[in-house]
Amino acid sequence: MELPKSYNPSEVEVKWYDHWEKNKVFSQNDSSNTFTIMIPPPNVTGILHLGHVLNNTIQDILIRKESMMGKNTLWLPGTDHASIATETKVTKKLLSENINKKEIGREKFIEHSWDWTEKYGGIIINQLKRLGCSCDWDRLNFTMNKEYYDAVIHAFVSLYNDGYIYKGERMINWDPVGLTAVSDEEVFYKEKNGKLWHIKYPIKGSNDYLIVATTRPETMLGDTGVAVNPSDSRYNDLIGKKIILPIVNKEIPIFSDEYVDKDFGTGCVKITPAHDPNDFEMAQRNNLEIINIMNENASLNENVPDEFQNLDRFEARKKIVQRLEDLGLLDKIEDYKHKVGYSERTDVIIEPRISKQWFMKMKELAKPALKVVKDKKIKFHPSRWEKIYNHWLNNINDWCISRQLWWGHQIPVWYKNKEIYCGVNPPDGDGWTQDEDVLDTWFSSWIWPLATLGWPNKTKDLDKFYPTQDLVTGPDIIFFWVARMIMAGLYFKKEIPFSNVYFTSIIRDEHGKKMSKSLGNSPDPIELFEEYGVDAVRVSILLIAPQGTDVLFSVDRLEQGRNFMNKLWNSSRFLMMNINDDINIKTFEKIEIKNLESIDFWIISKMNRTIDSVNNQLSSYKLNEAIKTIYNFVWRDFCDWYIEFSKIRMYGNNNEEKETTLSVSVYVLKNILQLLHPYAPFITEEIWSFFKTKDESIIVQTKWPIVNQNMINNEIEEELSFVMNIISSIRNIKSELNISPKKEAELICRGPENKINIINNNKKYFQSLTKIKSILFGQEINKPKQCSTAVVNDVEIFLPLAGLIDIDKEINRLKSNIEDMKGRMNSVKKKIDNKNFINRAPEDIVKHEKEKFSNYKNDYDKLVANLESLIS
RNA sequence: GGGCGUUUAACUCAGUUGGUCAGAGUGCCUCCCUUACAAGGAGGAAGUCGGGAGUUCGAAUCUCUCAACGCCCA
Repeated sequence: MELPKSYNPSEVEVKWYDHWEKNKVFSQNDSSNTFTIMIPPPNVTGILHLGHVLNNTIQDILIRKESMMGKNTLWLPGTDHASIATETKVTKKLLSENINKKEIGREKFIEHSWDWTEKYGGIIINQLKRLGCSCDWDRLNFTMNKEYYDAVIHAFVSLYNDGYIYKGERMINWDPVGLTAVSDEEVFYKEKNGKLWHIKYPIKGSNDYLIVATTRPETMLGDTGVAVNPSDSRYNDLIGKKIILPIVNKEIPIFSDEYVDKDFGTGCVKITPAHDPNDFEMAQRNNLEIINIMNENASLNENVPDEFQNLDRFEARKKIVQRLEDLGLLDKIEDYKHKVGYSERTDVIIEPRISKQWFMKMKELAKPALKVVKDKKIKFHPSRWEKIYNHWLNNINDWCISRQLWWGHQIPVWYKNKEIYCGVNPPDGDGWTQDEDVLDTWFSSWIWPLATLGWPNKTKDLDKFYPTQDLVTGPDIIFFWVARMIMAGLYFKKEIPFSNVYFTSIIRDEHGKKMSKSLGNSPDPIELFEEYGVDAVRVSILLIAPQGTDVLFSVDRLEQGRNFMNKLWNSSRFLMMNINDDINIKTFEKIEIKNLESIDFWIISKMNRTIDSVNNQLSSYKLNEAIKTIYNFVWRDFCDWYIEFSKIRMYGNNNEEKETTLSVSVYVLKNILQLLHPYAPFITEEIWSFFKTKDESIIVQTKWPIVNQNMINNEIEEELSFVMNIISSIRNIKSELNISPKKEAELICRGPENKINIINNNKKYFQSLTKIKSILFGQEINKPKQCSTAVVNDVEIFLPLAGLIDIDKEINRLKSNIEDMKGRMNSVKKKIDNKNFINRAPEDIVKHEKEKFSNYKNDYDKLVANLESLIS
């Protein structure tokens, strides 16, 4: 059997995913010892982006690892109906067919939305499969499924009955394009270069005027007062007087309110209660009239003078400014930088608006949610997100949950004259009409861990899988989703929904900009899969995903992962090439210890150390550290050193030696494949299939490697590290003196007995890795003339290179080595010459530093002596 | 305005409870197509750890302060 010359990702990926799916290896039925993750449901009609790739790869790693560690894992997949996003798309599509949403009516529109969902709904699911996700697809859920819909309605009704939900007229964030209310969390703020208009407001019965500063002059048409701070002596005598509101020519009061900032602008503030949240509150405190001057689409309505009616808010602004200027009431215009709220969905400027909406009281729900995080029942990784979570929950406001949309869960409230009814089913009798609004999408996804398991029914699934274990999500939805799921879990089930929350990095482009379709800086993951292979993309993205900060992604950075996969493939291929019919690969238990050499013990020691580190890193959610640990072990220890060392035995004539080293190699490789499998499921499954014994299962169903502490051997690691240092020195000499690596040289080593013994034990390895034709060593051996020198851990290395070496180059080389050693020596010397250090530092540290000094000194003296003998 | 972060090599980042003249990947320089791998191998150069002060025998690491940048909230 032989591995193909190069790895063909797409073929292998399809083959194995098919195999896994057909054999239902991701399905979960066992009831005990479960480990569950609920997928953050992507938008049902969305497509995969790099954020999904990172997020879902992390979940897949956790699930595959736990599964190999013996847990009965469940990764439950699903999608989200994305109310406003889907509705916007469907409306646009209908419009392009000259169909008007309002004309066809609610029912027909929802039919169209379902068509749309069915048409595009499968795409992202297939993309997740392509990524290798080990979800239990039989449990695929959707927030608009019948059972899920009912659960959402049930949640509303019980909260309503418990008094948490109310309808109220409040200032809300209005999206004038989406024509719906949105929650505070759906507004994002952009810094804009705007203007600050200073307007003169004439005082009644006087020739004087007050100057008010505003960023939104058009709202003056809805002004119903002017406020000053009560302690502002400049305006004390004006309180209680009236302003003649320009253009509108109506009288409005001057009043005082603590809220007014004396230092902002002139210290006078115009009050537009219907179009600013702060003004609204001041109006309520001071009994001001509230005049709504805008239509739903943010054009001016019938409450303004005729000439401004039906003008868009920005058109109106221009016209107002012009009029004020004509009237001589414009004092000045300043440039002004301020933050403006935009709708997350439609990217238009949010218009604060008074509106009747449904709200949920949050303060009580927040309390237990704060407690479970404080008590570490739910842990955040990285933990600093706790602070942000606490801050938000401590200052939480009521949640506006109604949306003026059709695609979603219609509010289960019916009206008949002045009667109101809320219930899971419609009320009896005629004449009832249901509330038109639907619920915020997050009101459906906040019960995701419950409803996907059958809640509110008492199901077996709920018993088995709730609470779940881990949640993996982006920090951008910590308030939208994570905090609310915790509140929902505690409220409805009296139990936390999960124990650990892993917050992923946010993926940005190489310049640190957020990825977005409009910027065109968001590569299509599927194209990347095709070019680099899925495993390479998964591995690369985890190699570059730091803990807790953003990832700067660029396509070049996928090369590291691809090269690593290539290295893994080729080293496996190399081993397989050397396994022929005469070779009997033994399992580790059957390998005879007496046949093992130092390098075998060394690689086995390193391997166990690696497994140990990876275990620790994975259990503390340091997934990027774990992959780096594996990467270094595979490339540096296994490929660069062990395989190179093993070639002597592999190419030799002794079949038993060959068998031993190949058995060790295969043993190590198989452990590597298992450690790597959660990160790179496809290639590891493929290579495993070449190396597995008849009794072994496919890799996804194997058990995670167990650390053998007895095989971790510091002594052998130090010994081999010494051998490697000598090899590196010889290579360095040849390279720096421009001597071809192929040139065979003699090696002479002089040093203390223990070191000489190590050299003796490993002498054949020097020859193969450095092209040495002979080797001499001893404690009292003479230094030859005309040779290059190095000192490695108390041992002098001589390479007699008569006629080959350039004396000047060698002198320079030695001098730079001496300088280097001198630097080390001096830095230690400073410490041990310091009486305070000797007296106050712990004994073992002092001892250690003194030893270091004597070692450096020793090597330094030898280097100097060798330099002198070269010069003389 | 409030909160949370970040600042270490040209770039992207590690650096555990303070204790090996500071590490990795990429890039750069030199050499090598040596039969696993040029998506590779060998060697090398490169950093006043953002500035300043303090604690300590000892600070990239702890404290204070200043600065720059980023994110979140109002």
